[in-house]
Amino acid sequence: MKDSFFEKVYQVVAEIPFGRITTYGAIAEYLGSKGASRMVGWALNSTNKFPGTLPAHRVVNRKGLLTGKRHFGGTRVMADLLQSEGIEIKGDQILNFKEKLWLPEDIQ
DNA sequence: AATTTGACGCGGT
DNA sequence: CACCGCGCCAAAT
Repeated sequence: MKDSFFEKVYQVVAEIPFGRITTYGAIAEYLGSKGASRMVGWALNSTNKFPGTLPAHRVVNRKGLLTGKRHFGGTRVMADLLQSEGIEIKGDQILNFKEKLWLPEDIQ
């Protein structure tokens, strides 16, 4: 374990329950660096190098918008995955976002 | 060692 | 609705 920011992000993302989602900001805050949500997104960028390792599609921005879908090789992949998990999506917006939201502090 | 970058957040114009 | 600037901070170059 490197305990690096990335590692922590990986851990948190890996704990996101099926059918739930969380936000960059929530993760950043949980990691003790509130406001450093950019780091989270960046960390997830590295995540792309480990396909299938993390459910990065369950991480969206604070509005529930799939802002990172473009990093999934296609613009519909992310939404598709989420919908497969029972999450309704309209455009880039997750419906019932608030209800599906999961926070690191609620970790299993 | 310094600068750039980034899948964000938020208020302002 | 579009665009802008600021804050935030670690990793990559």
